[in-house]
Amino acid sequence: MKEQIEEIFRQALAGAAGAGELAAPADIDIVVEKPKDEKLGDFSSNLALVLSRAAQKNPRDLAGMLAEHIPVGEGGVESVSVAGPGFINLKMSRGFYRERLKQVVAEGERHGYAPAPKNQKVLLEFVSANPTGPLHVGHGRGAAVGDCLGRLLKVAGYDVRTEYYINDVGNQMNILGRSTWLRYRELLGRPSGEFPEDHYQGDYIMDIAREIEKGHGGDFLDRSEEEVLPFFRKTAANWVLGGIKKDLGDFRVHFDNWFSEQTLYDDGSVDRALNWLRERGFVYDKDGAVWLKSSAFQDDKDRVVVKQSGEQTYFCSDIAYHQNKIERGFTRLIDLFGADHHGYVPRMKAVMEALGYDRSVFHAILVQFVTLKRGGEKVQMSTRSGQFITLSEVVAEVGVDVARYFFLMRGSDTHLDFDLELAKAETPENPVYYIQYAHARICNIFITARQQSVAWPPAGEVDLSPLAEDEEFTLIKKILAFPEVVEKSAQALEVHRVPHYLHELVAVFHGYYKRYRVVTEDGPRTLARLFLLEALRITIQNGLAIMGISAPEKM
RNA sequence: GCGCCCAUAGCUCAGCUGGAUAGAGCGACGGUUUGCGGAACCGUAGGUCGGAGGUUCGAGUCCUCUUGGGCGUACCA
Repeated sequence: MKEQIEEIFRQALAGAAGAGELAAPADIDIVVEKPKDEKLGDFSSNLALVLSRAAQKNPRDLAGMLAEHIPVGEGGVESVSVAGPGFINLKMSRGFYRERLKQVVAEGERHGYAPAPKNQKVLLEFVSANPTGPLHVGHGRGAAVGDCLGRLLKVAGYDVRTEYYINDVGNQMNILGRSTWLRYRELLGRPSGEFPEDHYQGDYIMDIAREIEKGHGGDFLDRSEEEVLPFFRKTAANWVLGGIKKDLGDFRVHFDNWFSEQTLYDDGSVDRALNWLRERGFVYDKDGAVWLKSSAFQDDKDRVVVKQSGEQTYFCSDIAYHQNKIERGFTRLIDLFGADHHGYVPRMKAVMEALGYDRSVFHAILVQFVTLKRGGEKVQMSTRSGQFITLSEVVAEVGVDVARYFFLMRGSDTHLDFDLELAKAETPENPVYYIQYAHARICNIFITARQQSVAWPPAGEVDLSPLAEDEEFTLIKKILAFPEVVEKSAQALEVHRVPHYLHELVAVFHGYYKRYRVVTEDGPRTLARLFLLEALRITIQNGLAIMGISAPEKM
């Protein structure tokens, strides 16, 4: 739809230039938007304001001149006006909107999808939590935002793959293994002293130990720690990772790929990346360690990639990992980070440059913390003591739809208060139900229609001319705005725009529903209104699908 | 100290990459249904967009300074 409107303005510009009223302008981006006040028109362009300086003309005069070149009565244009400092406003005919509405229903599940695929292969990495314990609420937000962004980008025409990077290397894994080993010994009555404070305290460690005991009994008791640790590490990691996969699956988050950090060491990728950088002088030795010259690429300072101990840092394998992403053909890398990792962004951008790519290829999305509340009271959490609310607990309490909605409803770079009591409440305070209720309500109207023997869905073409109320056109316009919402939120990588849009959309509907009856004695009008509601229902369903939230027919 | 993020109605937040008179939900107050689900609808009150400059036709949005909060500033991941 937007393209059509832009074309109208482009023609006007060409017309004015052709008539010699204006120097033929250089390639210019035509910006079309909707006026704030519906009375001003349906579409508006600031074309004259933008051109006024170059044309050395007063923007209002310029606007008036351009407006002359817009053919009223053609292409759905009902009237043209100039307003304010020089906006050109278009009012479209009702026939134009009725036709557009038919298209929405014809598109069905594809309403909102980009008309053409974008030529971009995007790798979207998110969650990527260490497999050292269950996912907590903060991970849940990252999972919801990442998953939604993946769905959104696909709808917007990007070729997207989602990926979970498993940090299965490093000291944390050793501590996980050792924690399990110690619990195992406790379990069998052979504790080796106090359980260390810096080890994993959570109950799940004991569960893993119990699992091992069940399978192997006391087989490991009389063997040295060095000997058994690899087994405990691997078993614990697999157990934890299995739990993470299950929790994410239950949360409707499915990754296209699970990428193990270990494989980057196994196949020599890490060494290869390091050598490559060293040959180009971006890696050097100092103080017995190896450094990346990231300061040459706008990072605050150089970063250690190989410690004095000879051990590679996490950052080191991350270089190889991101190189690997590019080598797999991705042209755009999006990583979701917890807000506490924001300091990591400049060095990743530096890595991209050092590797010979444009720094803008890498894009980080920061996801701020979640404060869990219960009836206004903050729920205290502490990772160290193992006292934290897990994602699966939250999902079990409030349900997947609600949890996802709450995680998605705010811009990801603002702190989020997640109140469990509010989330559970089936009240107007709960926006999830507000939207889902609209969908259920529409479905119920369809049932009523069928009960009253209205042929629905209709066999042939529906005459939409009975649609005549202002509210009906407000609703149609809102429905037609959906593709643009998708496009813009994908472009801005801001998922919260989708729930906001749906809330607005559905608010228009609830008002309309209250005021007008759909199924009446007036057959043609009933059909036309049912048709309108079908377009609306499709839009709600598609919007909720982008969020991974169900569109119930009954509640 | 330096860097990043945030600051908009009593509360929680939008504000579409600089546009027209700054919006919504909740809370408060007052209303709405002999018909499709009241998990709904309508109305009222509520603002110097933290503050001060600047950029221009035009700033909540961009720049500088400043105040208050969050986070970071590892040879941890």
